[in-house]
Amino acid sequence: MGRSPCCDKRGLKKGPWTPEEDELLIKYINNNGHGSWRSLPKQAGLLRCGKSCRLRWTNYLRPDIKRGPFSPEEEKLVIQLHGILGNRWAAIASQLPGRTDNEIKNLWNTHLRKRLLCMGINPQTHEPASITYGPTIKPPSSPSTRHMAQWESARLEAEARLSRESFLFNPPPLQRIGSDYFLRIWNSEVGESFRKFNKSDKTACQSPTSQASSSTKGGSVSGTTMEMALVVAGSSATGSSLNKDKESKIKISKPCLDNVVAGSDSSSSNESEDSSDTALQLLLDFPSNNDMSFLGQTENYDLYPSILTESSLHCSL
DNA sequence: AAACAGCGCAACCGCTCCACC
DNA sequence: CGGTGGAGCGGTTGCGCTGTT
Repeated sequence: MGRSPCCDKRGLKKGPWTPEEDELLIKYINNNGHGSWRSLPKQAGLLRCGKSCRLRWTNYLRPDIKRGPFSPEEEKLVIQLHGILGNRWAAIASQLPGRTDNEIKNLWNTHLRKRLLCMGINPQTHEPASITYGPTIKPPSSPSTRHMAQWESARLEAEARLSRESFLFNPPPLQRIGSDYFLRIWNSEVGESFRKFNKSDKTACQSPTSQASSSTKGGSVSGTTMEMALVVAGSSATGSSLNKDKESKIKISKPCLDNVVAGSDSSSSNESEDSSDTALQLLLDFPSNNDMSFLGQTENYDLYPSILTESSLHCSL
């Protein structure tokens, strides 16, 4: 657009960082903190734009970065979180202390995505690739990929939400829950009403991505848009400064949630409002960093139980 | 040994969000 | 309340390294 670049790029260096530049940046941040990224390069004596400095620091130079290969547990967690959060790399990264969004993004694009594909799982939907798409859900190769991605994102969030609500209100029996748990909910009456509502009132209930840009002012539970803040506690557990002042937010349009909670009975809107508010309050109690039990990965919910086993490794590229 | 292909990773780019005025 | 600018995020690219032919 007409927007000027983040900085005056004339005379600024691009490309790989030299050890000397790294040293300058580390020294400056250790002494002064990063403060304003925009003014940092000048003050630190670097011929870089602030954006580049921020990226270099957060992705490479930060002292709390854990380098080296991902452990199987980390990979598994990334896959599970991706199934819930989609391509929200920063949100996923916040659950893996010491890992950066860039690192996770690279891991996904170079390893995990291929592995899932190889196993016949659609990496976008986390559903079996052979699934037949209904009239409203087109295969990823559709021309309207971008739009569908938003839909998928909304659907995944709905699945996560429905799942958590279900767990909260109706704790599952101890027996193992099938890996198609979300899919079954999505195909159930509740999911159906959610889809119907989306179809009939796309302006009132857009995908979180598009909704976010138009109605973030409300913010509170009683507003038209609710923000479910996943209070990322990754830093608090480790002492990291990465997320101390940051929250990853998933924005959910209230009509959507109401509809999901109330089912297709729109006449009980008042009731649904109450119940949705209750649900929201419960949803707001998002688990802290190391408590990923909401995924049930160990007992109840193991999305890809065999994904990291020996037998599946031969599939990895 | 050279050419080529594939992979992994660091960095850039463009967009959105959000705070501030 | 709208405009502006800084920060952050996700998608994409470019390049070096490694394996294969």
